[in-house]
Order: sequence, then C-alpha cells, then structure tokens
Amino acid sequence: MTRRKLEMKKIENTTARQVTFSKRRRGLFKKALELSTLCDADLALLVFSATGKLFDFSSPSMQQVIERRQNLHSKNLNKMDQPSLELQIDNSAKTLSSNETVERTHGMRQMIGEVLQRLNVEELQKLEELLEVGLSRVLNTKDERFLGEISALKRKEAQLMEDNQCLKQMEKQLKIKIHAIEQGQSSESIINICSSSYPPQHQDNEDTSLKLGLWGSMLFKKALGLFPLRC
Amino acid sequence: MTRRKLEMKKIENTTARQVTFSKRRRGLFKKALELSTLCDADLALLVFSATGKLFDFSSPSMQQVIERRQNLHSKNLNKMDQPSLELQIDNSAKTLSSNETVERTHGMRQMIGEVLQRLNVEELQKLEELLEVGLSRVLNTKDERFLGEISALKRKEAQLMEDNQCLKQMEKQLKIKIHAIEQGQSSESIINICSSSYPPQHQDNEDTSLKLGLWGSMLFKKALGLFPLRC
DNA sequence: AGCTATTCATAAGC
DNA sequence: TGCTTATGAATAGCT
Repeated sequence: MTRRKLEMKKIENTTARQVTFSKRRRGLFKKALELSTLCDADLALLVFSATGKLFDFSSPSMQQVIERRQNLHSKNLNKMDQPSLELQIDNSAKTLSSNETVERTHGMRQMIGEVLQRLNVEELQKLEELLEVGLSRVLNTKDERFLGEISALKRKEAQLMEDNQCLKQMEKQLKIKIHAIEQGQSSESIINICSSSYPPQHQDNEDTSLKLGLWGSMLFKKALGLFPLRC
Repeated sequence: MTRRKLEMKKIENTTARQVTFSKRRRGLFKKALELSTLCDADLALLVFSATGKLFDFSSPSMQQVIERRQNLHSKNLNKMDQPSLELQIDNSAKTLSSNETVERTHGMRQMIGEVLQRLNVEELQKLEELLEVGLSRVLNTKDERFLGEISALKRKEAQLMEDNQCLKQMEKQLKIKIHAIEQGQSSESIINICSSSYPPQHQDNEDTSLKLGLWGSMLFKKALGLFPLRC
C-alpha cells in the first residue's frame, strides 16, 4: 500500500488484480523464504493463480511438510490411543541423556532438530540411509502383517466353508434317515451320528471361530467314518 | 527490517530467533490473507515453529488446497499436462542414445541412471518431490486395498459362521426328531427353533463363497419349508 | 515492465 | 510477551 491505502477486498478490475497478484505473490514468497531461513522453521506455501498455475515454496520438501501436518492431525485424532512410539522415543531419550532438564524443557522434535543441526553432511547421509532402511523394514513388516491377517482369514474361510458343506451333507443324510423312518423302514440301517454334546467353550476368546470350525469339522469327519453313506 | 538491515541467515541467538519468528510469522500470515482476499487466489500456508507447533492458514480449506496440488501432480505423472520434466528426461534419453543399440543393450536402470546424471539439482529436487508424492499415493492405495480385502474377508467369515450355526441348529433339531420318532412319540410335539433371524442381508456379489453361503442358507430355508417338521 | 510516494513491517531497545 | 520507534521494505497507482 502506498500512494493510497488499498481496501481489503477483492480487486474487481481484472488487470489490476493480476498485477497485484504477481507483485504480492513475489513479496509473500520472499517473506516465506526469509522466515524459513532466519528462524529455521519448517514451512510450506502453496499459491494457485486464477489461471490455475501453481506456485510453491517449502522447507524442507513439500511432501515432508504436508506429511508432518497430517501426522499431527492423526495424532490429535488418536490422542492417547497409542502412546507407544512417542513414549518409546521419549523413554529412549531419557535413558540416553543423564541431563534431565534437557528432556523436560525441550520437546522431542526440537531435540531432534538440534541434534540434526550438529551433524555434518556425512553423518546426515548415514542417517538418511538408516532411515531409508528403517522405513522399508517398517513397510515390509506392515505388509507381512496385512498378508498374514489375510491368509489367516482365508484359512478360516476355507475351514468354515468345509464345515458348512459337511453340515449340509449331514443334514441331507438326516433327512434321508427321517424319511426312511417315516416310510416305516428300520432305523438300524442308518446309524447314529452325532450324539456328542455341543461346542466346548474354550477360554481362548481371541479366535473362537477357528477352533469352533476345526472342532466342527473334526467331529463331522469322525461322524462320517461311522456313517454308512459317505460325505 | 529497520534500525539495521538483517543478514539473511539463521539467527543464532535463540531468543532473538523466537521473537523474530513470532513477528514475521504474523506478518507472513497477514500477507497471505491479503493476497487471498485481494486476488481471490487459492492458497495454503503451513508453518511449524521450532517447538513443533503448527500454524496454518488456507483458502479455501487446507485439505482442498493440498488435494488440488496432489491432483496436479497426478496429472503430471499421468500425462504430459506439464511436459517439462518428463519431456526433458525423454529428450535427454533421446539425445543420449542416438545409437540404438545402446538402448537395447543397456537396461532401463542404467538408462535412468544416465539420464539422472544430466539433470541439475533443481530438476532432481522436482523429480524427488514427484517420486515422493507418487510413493505416498501408492502406499496409501495399497493400504486401502489391504484393508478392503480384510474387511471383506471378515464379512464373509461372519456370514459363514452364521450359516454354520444355523446348520448346526438344524442338525440338532433333526436328531431330536429322529430320537423322538424312534421313541415312538408324535413328531408334532417337537417344534421349530431357529428359523427366526435367518435371511442374510448382504449384497456382495463379487464373491463366490458369499453367494454359496447365501445360496446355502436359502436352500436351507427352502428345505425347512418343505420338511414336515419345521426347524 | 519501471518508478516513486506512501504505507507497512519490523529490528532493536525497553 | 508487549509497546515504541527509527528505518528498511513492499507496493498502489502511474506511466
């Protein structure tokens, strides 16, 4: 603002608006750069022009800053749900540093930031490599868990379907037997199948279903062995 | 800057740095607001303080602006909306290998390696950024698939267990009936239990086993209806 | 795109 | 952290 003070609302004249956009955009980016330089702050600035062109500046990388924000949001959402990681880091910090005041006055991030400042390029490269390896291990572990869970579920599913089929067969057989009886035939030709008591209640509540399924099919197979008609 | 011009590098004095951070941060956000107001531009500004606190401003919403950027990047990745980098790489590749045998004998990796050698730091940073965005999208998509598959399997499992229970009930009833008949009692005295809450309510056609489950239970119901004694 | 006249932002100091 | 002030920066309106 100079010559005259500018009213703080949208500039209606398109040309004037575009000129102002260019000038002020440059100014804004300069200020952003200065802030990040002078104060060593992480920062991201995204500006879309009216024509859809993107201007951006960030420190460190845009992706990193955005992810940092999203992590923050996730944490806020989860809150105390999983104190694990931060707490672990914090504990590690406590174990590492005999000077307790450091831990109390400085946040973890700040501590990390300051430590990083002290590292030279070579050390930072080593660290980068370590973190890359660590990331890939984390990702692989996560995938393994996912895949493990999926295959467990598939096993369970297969088991249940098998049980299901067997039960249906069993049902069929029982109906045949009933029919036979009702036709006045001797029931001796068709034998007792399942005199057992029902599902044993295990104390393992984590995976009742699988055991139940297993128990079911074992029972059924046993029954089949006794049964004149095969399943 | 006033009183004296400030050198453009990190302020070493921590207190002074924090004071400057506060002042300049306020100024930066004011400028950002003014730019978005005057020029009606989409804009996002994220600043992390050294203590990890997040300050942000955006217009319209942070999420929208960030997504707009991601979309832009996807487009860049997908096609030649912005031919700059991709084209440069491609051109570099073509320039590099006028000799066709080179392309054929050298693997993709080596070619990429050579192309990368030709990029300057700025181009490499852009590329790094693109790859980071791409990676994070790939990871997110993968996770979504995993989670989707897991929840589908869990639904399936629940369905199968339900079917299973019902079949077991049926079996039990049939046995009771047989027993009754064999004792010479009237079958009328033993009646139905489990036909109540049966009909499954899923519409997941993508899944054979589910259909089988559905089919199974429909069959079961039908059988019940035809059967002299109800279940 | 340049050029000022002006207003704004802010480093230093308290 | 807040206020003051001198001064360097940013920039609106012109050209």
